[in-house]
Amino acid sequence: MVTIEDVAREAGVSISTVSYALSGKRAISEETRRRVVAAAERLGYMPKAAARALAGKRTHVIAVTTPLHADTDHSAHMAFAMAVTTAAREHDFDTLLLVQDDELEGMRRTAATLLADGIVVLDVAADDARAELARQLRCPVVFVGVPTDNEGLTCIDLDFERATEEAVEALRTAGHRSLALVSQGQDVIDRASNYPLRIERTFVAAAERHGLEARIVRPRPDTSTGVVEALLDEHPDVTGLVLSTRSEVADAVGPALERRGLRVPEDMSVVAVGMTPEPGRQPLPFDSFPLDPQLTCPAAVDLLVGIIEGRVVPGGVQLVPPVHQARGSVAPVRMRDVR
Amino acid sequence: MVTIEDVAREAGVSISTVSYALSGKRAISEETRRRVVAAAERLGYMPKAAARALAGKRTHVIAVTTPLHADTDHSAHMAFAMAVTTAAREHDFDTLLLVQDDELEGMRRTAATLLADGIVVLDVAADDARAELARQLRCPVVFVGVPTDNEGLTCIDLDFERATEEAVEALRTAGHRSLALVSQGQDVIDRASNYPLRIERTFVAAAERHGLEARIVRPRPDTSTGVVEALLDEHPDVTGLVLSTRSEVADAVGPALERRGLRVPEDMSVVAVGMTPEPGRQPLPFDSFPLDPQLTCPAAVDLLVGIIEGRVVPGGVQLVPPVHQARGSVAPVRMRDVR
DNA sequence: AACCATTGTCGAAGCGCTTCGAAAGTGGAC
DNA sequence: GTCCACTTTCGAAGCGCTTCGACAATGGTT
Repeated sequence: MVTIEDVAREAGVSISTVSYALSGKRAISEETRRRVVAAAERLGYMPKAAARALAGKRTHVIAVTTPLHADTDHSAHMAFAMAVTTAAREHDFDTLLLVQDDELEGMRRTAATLLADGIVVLDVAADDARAELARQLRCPVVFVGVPTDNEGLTCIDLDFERATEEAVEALRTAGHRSLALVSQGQDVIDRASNYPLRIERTFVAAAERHGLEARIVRPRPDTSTGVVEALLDEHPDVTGLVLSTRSEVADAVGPALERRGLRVPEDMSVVAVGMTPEPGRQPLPFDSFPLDPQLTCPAAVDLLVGIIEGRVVPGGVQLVPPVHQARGSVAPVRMRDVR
Repeated sequence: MVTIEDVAREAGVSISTVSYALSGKRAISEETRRRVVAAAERLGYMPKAAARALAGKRTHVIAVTTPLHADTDHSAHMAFAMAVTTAAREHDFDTLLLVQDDELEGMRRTAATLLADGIVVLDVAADDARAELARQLRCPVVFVGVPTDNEGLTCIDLDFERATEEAVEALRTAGHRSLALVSQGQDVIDRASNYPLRIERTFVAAAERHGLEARIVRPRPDTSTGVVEALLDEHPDVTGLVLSTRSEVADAVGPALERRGLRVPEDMSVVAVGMTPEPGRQPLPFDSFPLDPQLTCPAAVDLLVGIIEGRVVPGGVQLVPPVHQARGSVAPVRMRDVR
């Protein structure tokens, strides 16, 4: 195991010179620096994480907590965790994974043992217990998502309100007057991330503001296709669909429409809002304002690292503007046979 | 920040006594131990990870590497990573997440900087570059999956051969004579985990051994339902289906059968092999020999921790016997109208 | 009474690195 | 030649913990 001392000897300089040459924290003559770097490479030197952390008071590790409910989709979780991990590497940080019942205790342990320099909180619920904990911990924490009580927290999230408004606006502009939002199941609304509720509220408000008809349906946890069928049965006049739901339900929309001879976009315009694309699956064939991990996670990590390094003042909610992905699923409304 | 020294002072003993009392590595009188524990609790003491690692030469962290191909299902990855993380916690280890292009460099870095005490390798490909790397690293590594060249490696995996044989046997016993395996797409076969190929080979061999007719279909990457339709068109005599495929394709099997009036299990018996259940989604309504992370990951972590602690000798491939989950999708063959 | 083994505790030496203060060297201004 | 400011390098003090060897106290043997 090659240590800094070996490098110092090899380069014919002192230990501290090696440290400064490699970290660049003090001026070292160009020639010496080169000798040190060469020696380090020759020996394959890499500073031991533990020693570096102990002396430097920085572990270069961030923790990620993501509670994995039985009824949430792991695919999205992984996409977020991955995005954070990848972003962290850009800053030369590694990522510790905190999951399940370990969320709270894990955060506490991580902070107390100085295992990590900071924590990224994923899959934030409206009344997330981690919010209160984060306030107590003397450890930088960034939330990807916005808990209801976010006083004193640092949060970053997609601007769901704006995404929803733009979705409604797109449909309205195309002449649609009767819209429906396919939302999440009651269980998710109750417990999980609070954005589905934010979307619902914004949807209703935006529709009302423009004098549009708007209804909301929530699929039951166990059914997927049923909800769309039921909606179309009950309200055959709907010509614009906003989707903010589980991917299974979204997947079922196309077939359900097809089954009753409705084409997209000729007979039905569809826009998805806040849905996370799933790598490895077909992307939804609909216009979308996706909740892409790439939108929030790298920014969250930047923030966290900034706080860790003292460059950034913690606190505040930051909303990322939505990105519109056109897929040709919105078209001007036109008459159609209602059956 | 409370240190061991604070605890020592509070308990009125020396630093080393605190260390021994808390670790139990040397005999400490019951009374002293109690005093130390009380003091530690009173102060909320937790040993700093870095100091512990530096002095103790053990970080209590394991790394998990899982390459995330664009075309693989993240859900399964997350399930495995989670299973490892949870199992690691049982041993008082935390988990570092290594992903993407960082797989190899990450492993190297982790080993060289002693960031982690060991590494769990997930989603193992047949010719996995991490195999060679693992042999070079002076760091305990356990593979969940079996690379073709596994010389000198420690591997653990589901016994796919046996699972496949049992699946075929179940169908054969029920009188089925014409079977089909719905396998993975060519791309997955080529590149990803090698088990789909192992399943295909075993399927053919087992069928041959019993004089059964056997065919294999591989869905194209972009189509899901098509493959089953095509199969049934071409071979209407098939009465037993073995599924070892993407979940989308598996999901499409039921509807496809339904569409041609075939009921499970009356008209078609179905068994899934090596498919990972996805939390949050409906489980497949078929008899199954699942590739459950719970089958392999906890065992892999046990192994790894054993190696780290010197209790276990590394090396060898360990196959976990499959577990049969009955869901009533296998029934005796019977005549049916072929259309 | 002298001896030994056992038990419980302590002191101190590191683990490998960062960082502070100081020393040594250099060159220009006076 | 002296002084100062600057650059470059070094030595040493920790960071908070584990662990080894030593020491003191105890009690049983001879």
